[in-house]
Amino acid sequence: MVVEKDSAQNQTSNSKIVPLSIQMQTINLQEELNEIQAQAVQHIDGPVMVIAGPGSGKTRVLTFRIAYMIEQGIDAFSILALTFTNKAAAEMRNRIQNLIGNDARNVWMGTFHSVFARILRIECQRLGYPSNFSIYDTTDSKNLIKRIVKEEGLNDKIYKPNIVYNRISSAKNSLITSVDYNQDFNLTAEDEANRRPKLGALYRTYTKRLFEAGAMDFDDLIMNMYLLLSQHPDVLYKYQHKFKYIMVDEYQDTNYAQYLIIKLLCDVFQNIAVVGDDAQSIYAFRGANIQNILNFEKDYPEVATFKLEQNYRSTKNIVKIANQIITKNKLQLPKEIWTDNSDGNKVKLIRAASDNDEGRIVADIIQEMKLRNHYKNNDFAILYRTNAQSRSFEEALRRQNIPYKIYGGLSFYQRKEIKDFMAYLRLTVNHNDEEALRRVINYPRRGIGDTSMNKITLIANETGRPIWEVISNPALYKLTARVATALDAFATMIKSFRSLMTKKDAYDLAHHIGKATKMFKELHNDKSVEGLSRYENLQELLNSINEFRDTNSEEKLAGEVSDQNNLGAYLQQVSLLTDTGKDDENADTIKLMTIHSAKGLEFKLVFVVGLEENLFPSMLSMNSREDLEEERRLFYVACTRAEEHLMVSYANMRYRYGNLQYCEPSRFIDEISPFDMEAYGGSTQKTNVKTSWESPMKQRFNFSKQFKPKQAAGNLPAIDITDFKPDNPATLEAGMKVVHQRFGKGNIQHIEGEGPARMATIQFNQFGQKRILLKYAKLQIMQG
DNA sequence: GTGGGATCGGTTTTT
DNA sequence: CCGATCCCAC
Repeated sequence: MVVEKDSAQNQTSNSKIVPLSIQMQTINLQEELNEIQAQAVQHIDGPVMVIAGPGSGKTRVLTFRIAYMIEQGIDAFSILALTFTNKAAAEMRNRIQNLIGNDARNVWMGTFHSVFARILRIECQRLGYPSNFSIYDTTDSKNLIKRIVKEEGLNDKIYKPNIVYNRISSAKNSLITSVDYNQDFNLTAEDEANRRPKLGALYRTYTKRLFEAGAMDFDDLIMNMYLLLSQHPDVLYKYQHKFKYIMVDEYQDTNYAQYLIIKLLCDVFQNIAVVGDDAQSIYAFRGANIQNILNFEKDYPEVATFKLEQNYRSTKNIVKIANQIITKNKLQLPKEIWTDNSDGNKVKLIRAASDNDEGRIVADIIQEMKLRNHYKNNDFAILYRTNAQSRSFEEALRRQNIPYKIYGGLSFYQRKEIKDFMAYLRLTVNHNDEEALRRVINYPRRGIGDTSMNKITLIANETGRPIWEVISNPALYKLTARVATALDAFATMIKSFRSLMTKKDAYDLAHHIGKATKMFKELHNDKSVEGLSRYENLQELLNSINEFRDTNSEEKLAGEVSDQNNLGAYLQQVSLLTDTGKDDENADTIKLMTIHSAKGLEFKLVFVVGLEENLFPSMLSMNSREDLEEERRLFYVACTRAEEHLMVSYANMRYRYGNLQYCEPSRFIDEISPFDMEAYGGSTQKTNVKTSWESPMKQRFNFSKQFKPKQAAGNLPAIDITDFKPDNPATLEAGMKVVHQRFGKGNIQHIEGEGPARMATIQFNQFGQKRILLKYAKLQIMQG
């Protein structure tokens, strides 16, 4: 057993006598931080929890804390700082570097996934994985699931890849391995009840296939890290003693597996500092467990808790609105966010007739604000619930020649040409990477189509050999001469790339691969607009590989290949990136993004758009009170991004799959006191809404009709989902007279279904009979 | 094995 | 509306 040499070994864990680092500058904490922040920074030993409201200087505390620790002589190598996004990690590293210089480089800092991947590369042989394991992204995983479902002859309408993937993912997040899963009576019974009895078997096959391909999916990086630590005491010992100080950002977003790993790692020294805000927990859908932060004090009774409640970001009006929303939630740690900033402007409510109208109004307001307040484009952000909503804003901004940048959506690394090229790189490093292999074996065309691949898969399954084996030895199997030659050429080519790995660095090899596979040529020959942009994207990727090579090559070894700048190193770094990371900080653009990706950012003026029932809150995540509360936290996060102006908007009509649909203003609008809001922009005049109709003869008729936007902020409260618990069926019954926000007075005729799925058939005086899903309904019972 | 036309289905957030 | 998939003709 090799325990890594620990340079801080001579120190006891709380000795701060001998500073190891040269003090570049002395940090004056009193000058830089408020009292509570300074306390949190200086409390280094033992468990610490910092509850940090929005705009309260959370990142500031974290960075100063690390800088302070290093100045106190703690070895940077023994500090582990975990974040959730690459952006947060990069920003923190930057800021610490500014504070203390190059010592910052030695802190282990990164996302959970990237830090664990780095450790797994070193240790994963213990689990039987090769150290050059591939990382499957969501698309790869879903493709694999789709293929397994097909191979097993199951109905792909029942076993939809999304459902299967999510089920497996949440199992992994709860540290349930495929073996555990199949032995767990509750889970299998649940699957039986959902008419998906084969899920356990699918999970087993999926795990097996990943293992054979030498690949891990995102969740495996976490689960395998846990398995590694819990099954190998020597490895656990090594990292427990390596990471004497552990810090976790956005702790409210940790899932069960991450929680346990942290618990294991900090078990010896108990120097664990978590920073977060339960009110900003918005990742339950990927397993985040808000209880982790709510229960932190129970897990670590000696914890020192600091609450950062002063907001330095937003005006009083914005803080007030945010508080109004979040206090509707029952599940939270008690705290009160306040600010010393000025009152600022009232929150504006924008009413639009349609989504296009919404886009137009927002663009108009941006123009106006730029002129009136001398705002720059960088000061604006448009935040929405779903990526699909960006369209109308893009169109409107483009029409007005306002530069904008969209974050998220189809990320750079998701594009077909990039995925194809990356597949070649992955296949070069790991020949067993099945997803990569299937992606490129017939691209560019080399005469190995589906028929041949099906045959090869069959052979592989029958002989029990990996697909790569079959492909690289086609002569051994019954294949036509033509296919055998093509396969042989392909395998030889990939092998030649592999042998070049020690001779060429990442960029040179990638360039060689692009040429040898004829991918460059293929894309270059496509002269269409999309083809051109595909070619440019590939060039962009190569540029970034070039950049990687340059930053990771040691100067004296220029031109040499090392473990730092070869293809394997590049892939390791890049497979966990979801965006180019190359956002031009200098470019003056309006930012468009989902609320989820806006966490941690701030803008002078924020538009929170698309506030319509079933869209925000989303109808797909409204099955319990907890779900509604998470949507509410999402709205809270959105509002607290704003510094000076906050504008919320909704449209009464929205295009969905090409059809114009009616939308109700969101209940969140009703949750803001009307006195704290003022109508703004867009006016309430009639607007033309374009629509179209396709005749049975496939003729399309476009016409526009006039539409007057409906006023929001009705007085009817949305019915709380808690009322629909099966054990509390009262509240609404057939025979009752009710008032509906939109349809007016009516009689409930009958109610069907249970829980949140309850539907009421109501006869309305003006609008006739309607069926209404009660969990969304804004209804009031009429007395008498 | 390839390419074009018809048909069907899906509606969320991310490492 | 958009992408995946199926079917059919070459």
